[in-house]
Amino acid sequence: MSTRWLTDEERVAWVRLAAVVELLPGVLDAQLRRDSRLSHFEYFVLAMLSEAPERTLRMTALAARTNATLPRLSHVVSRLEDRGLVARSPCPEDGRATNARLTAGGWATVVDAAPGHVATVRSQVLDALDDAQVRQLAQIAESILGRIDPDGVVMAPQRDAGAPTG
Amino acid sequence: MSTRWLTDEERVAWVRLAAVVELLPGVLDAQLRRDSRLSHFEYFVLAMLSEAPERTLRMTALAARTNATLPRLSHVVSRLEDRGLVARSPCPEDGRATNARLTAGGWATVVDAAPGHVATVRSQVLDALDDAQVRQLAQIAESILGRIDPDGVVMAPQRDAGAPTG
DNA sequence: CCCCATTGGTTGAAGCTTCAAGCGAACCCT
DNA sequence: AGGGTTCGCTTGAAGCTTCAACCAATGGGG
Repeated sequence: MSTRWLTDEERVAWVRLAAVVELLPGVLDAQLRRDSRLSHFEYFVLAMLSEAPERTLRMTALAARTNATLPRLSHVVSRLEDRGLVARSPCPEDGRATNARLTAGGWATVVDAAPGHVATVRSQVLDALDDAQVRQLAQIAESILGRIDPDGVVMAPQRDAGAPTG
Repeated sequence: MSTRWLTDEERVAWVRLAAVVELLPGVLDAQLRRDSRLSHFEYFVLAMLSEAPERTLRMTALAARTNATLPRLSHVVSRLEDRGLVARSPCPEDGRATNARLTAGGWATVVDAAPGHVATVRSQVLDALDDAQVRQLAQIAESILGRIDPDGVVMAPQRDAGAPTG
């Protein structure tokens, strides 16, 4: 089958999107590490817990929300546990499962980190766009997610109030 | 200073963009690993070399184009060298510098990998958008890059023909 | 019940990235 | 020349992710 190459317009759009995808994680990570001693992934884990009922989630559910493999999450939660930000306990309803719960210290850490993170998202992304572009971006990203995440695994239901996810 | 939180529209746009940024690298990586035994980063290194004059670039220039740190690039090039895809040689003009050159085998590898990669980009991203959205995306991504990459380090000049970068 | 497959999670090793040092070449100033 | 600084790159160790193996608990037939 012969390859259908990209048109000029497609190529420009793709090269730029690829650059954003390549650079943005580093920007977010750097700010959080600098200001809060947290990797972006660690922050995200804490943020997801902060939004969950009881600030508690089963490992599997937390892995789905953070798009992590179970081994990766297990290691990270172990380190967060060592730092006193998260506590593990066996799940009462299912003996196989483990619940991860945000501790008071973990909550304080997220609350402390959130404003700086949101400020970064604002200054590095949203403030670069006008209102129309923000709406366009929402549409475009939704379309792409329809392809790369058809089951909406990462866009899982977010109930309850809590610290902003960023 | 009090935090300016996100409006509903901003939050939707950001959550979706964040999801794309989180998922897209894995999608690209998985296809290349599966079909070409190459990580996305390795592919990108080979692609950048394939587009350079003489298919050769100094390590520093290659690091800039791939947004890699020098240590990271050095390790990766060592492994690509072990696989016979890239060759290192001292730079004649500057005794401190090292040139990385794509070998015949490396060229063949990129040429072989490119169609599948482009097909993935198409099916997972571009085909999800209409023409207007492609143009909007180019604009939006450019605006964001203006913040996160003001000096255009990653968008370095691309001269010469070669295998598509993806 | 008992067997067996599946689910939920942890663990340790291997691989890649990051970080801190280090080294030689080039540049600059006198 | 000659001494100090910067540049370009490599190296080895440490840290995080991935992978394969493993274990315990659950659930579904005979």
